[in-house]
Amino acid sequence: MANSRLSNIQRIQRTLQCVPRGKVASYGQIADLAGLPGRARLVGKVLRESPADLHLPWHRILRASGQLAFDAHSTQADRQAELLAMEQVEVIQNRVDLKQHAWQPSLADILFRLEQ
DNA sequence: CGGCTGACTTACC
DNA sequence: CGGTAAGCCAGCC
Repeated sequence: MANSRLSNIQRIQRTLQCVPRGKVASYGQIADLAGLPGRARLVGKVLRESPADLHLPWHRILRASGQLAFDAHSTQADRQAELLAMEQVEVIQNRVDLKQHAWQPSLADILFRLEQ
């Protein structure tokens, strides 16, 4: 495979960069797409520890239910809602409507983007 | 090597 | 829909 030598952390970072503006994905979905099924928690760790200059779209990552991963009204949740609002994604009651904004990439889309 | 921790998830009630 | 419990697995003692 073309990306076989990437570390798990790099795979996750690259997958995160594939999430387009105005769309959201869950931690588990990112893990799956990165070829690391079952490692949703690792995605959270990567988002928490990655340097800011990688410009990862952390605000587009939510729990599988559509809930933000932070407590409602926390500084982080407010910031996340603000960033999402700028992309026309509305957060209501600390949650995003997945039916409306879930990122559903085609396999071809993912393969293409990961080759970049 | 064993124990604990999480920006998680699913199943169940 | 909310609340709990158990499963999950890499990373860090």
